[in-house]
Amino acid sequence: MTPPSEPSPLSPPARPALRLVDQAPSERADAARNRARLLEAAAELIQQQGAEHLTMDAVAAAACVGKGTVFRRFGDRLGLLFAVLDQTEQEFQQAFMFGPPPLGPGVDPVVRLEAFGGAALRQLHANMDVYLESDQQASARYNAAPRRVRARHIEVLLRSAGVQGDLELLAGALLATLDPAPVHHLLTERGRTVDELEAAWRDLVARITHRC
Amino acid sequence: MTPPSEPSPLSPPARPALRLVDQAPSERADAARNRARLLEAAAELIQQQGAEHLTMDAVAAAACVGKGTVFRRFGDRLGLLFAVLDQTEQEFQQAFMFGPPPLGPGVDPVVRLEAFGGAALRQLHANMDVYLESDQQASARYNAAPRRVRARHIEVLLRSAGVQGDLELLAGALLATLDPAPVHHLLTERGRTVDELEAAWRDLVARITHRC
DNA sequence: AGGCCTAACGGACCGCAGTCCGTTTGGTTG
DNA sequence: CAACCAAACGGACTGCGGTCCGTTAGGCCT
Repeated sequence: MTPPSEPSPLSPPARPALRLVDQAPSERADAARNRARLLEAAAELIQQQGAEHLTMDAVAAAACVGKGTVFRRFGDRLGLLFAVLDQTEQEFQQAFMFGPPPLGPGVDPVVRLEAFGGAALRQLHANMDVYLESDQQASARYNAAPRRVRARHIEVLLRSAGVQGDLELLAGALLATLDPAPVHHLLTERGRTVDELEAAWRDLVARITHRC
Repeated sequence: MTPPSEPSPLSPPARPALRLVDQAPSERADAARNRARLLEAAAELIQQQGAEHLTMDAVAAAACVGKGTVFRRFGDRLGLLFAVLDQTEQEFQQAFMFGPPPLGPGVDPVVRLEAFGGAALRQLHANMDVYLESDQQASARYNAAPRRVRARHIEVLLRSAGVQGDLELLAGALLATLDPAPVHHLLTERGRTVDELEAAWRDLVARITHRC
């Protein structure tokens, strides 16, 4: 189980990510101290041994805190990794929402979109091991035979439709749309229907294949 | 660890997925029998209790086989789930490669692309729990605050660029392109560079935002 | 049929994520 | 300052994924 619904003991500042007005239910002093200790210990251990070798016991020990406390604070391993990433992420959010152009407001949105992708890619590249660790089984998924077959199929169709460009990457973008995770999310938590998704797929195909 | 490189004891028929000419290294009789038993047991258990409650011990016990054998055959839990999915997947592959239109050859590739997405979505919908189980942490990823912020940002930019359509889904398609898993895969296993990915991002942005 | 060699087997074992519950303590109230 | 209580703590405990290595038995060769 990952964090419970919402009235959980988690998250007050556990996943701040945009808490401008802090109407905080306030955190007890020892709790706050331990959160800081744990985040510091986790960051330290990640830098030393890589995110993939981070264990909850090790973080607890390094922070001189009981294991239960780690789980109380962050819910699970994923929550801890997210919390570690959160700091960087917040700076990025500031930059693209309120910072200077081309990332921030003040120029053509298409320019900002382009800049956004570049910045996100570079940030990802710099912390890849932590991001990957919070997105496990990735390589298995991407090397799975069925996925390769589908990707190749789409690529071939794009080519024979006369589409120009980096077809492998375009095929990847289309295929990502059909992944279990996003589809399930949209169906169950965003109230979408399969028909809507199919319509969106056709729209995306049209945009990518239409010669302008 | 998931399955080793290639000359592993896995995969001969473990992930057949398109082994037309079976130059099989051939599998010993007991091995083949156990594979069949295990797949049957796994399917049975999944149907009874859902894929999320499937444990390797339970599969081993139900198949009257040692636990080590399960891991020898399928590498890890993910491998077992893939193997269970493989059967359905193969039928789908046959359909879109060699079957009748609109999925199979014989019509305009754009039509086939459209049909492909629809079919994939429906297949996914039917076996969602197994697919999700082989793609864990999905919901955590999709509910994470940073992702929501990015998605919303992109959506807003698309809107102010005057793009028409289902902006939430278009934003999702763009965002999927920046996920850790595919980016890492492309950088490390497909020999792409960050610059290439950035160029591809710009191309995709252009296709999606250009009014035709 | 007998013997050999290697692939396959099986289950004890290990490490880690996550839970449970008895104990401690910050903070608040009278 | 004392008493009280909810929040926080901590570490023993559980369950499961994955490994290891001594044992078993297919299949081939003579």
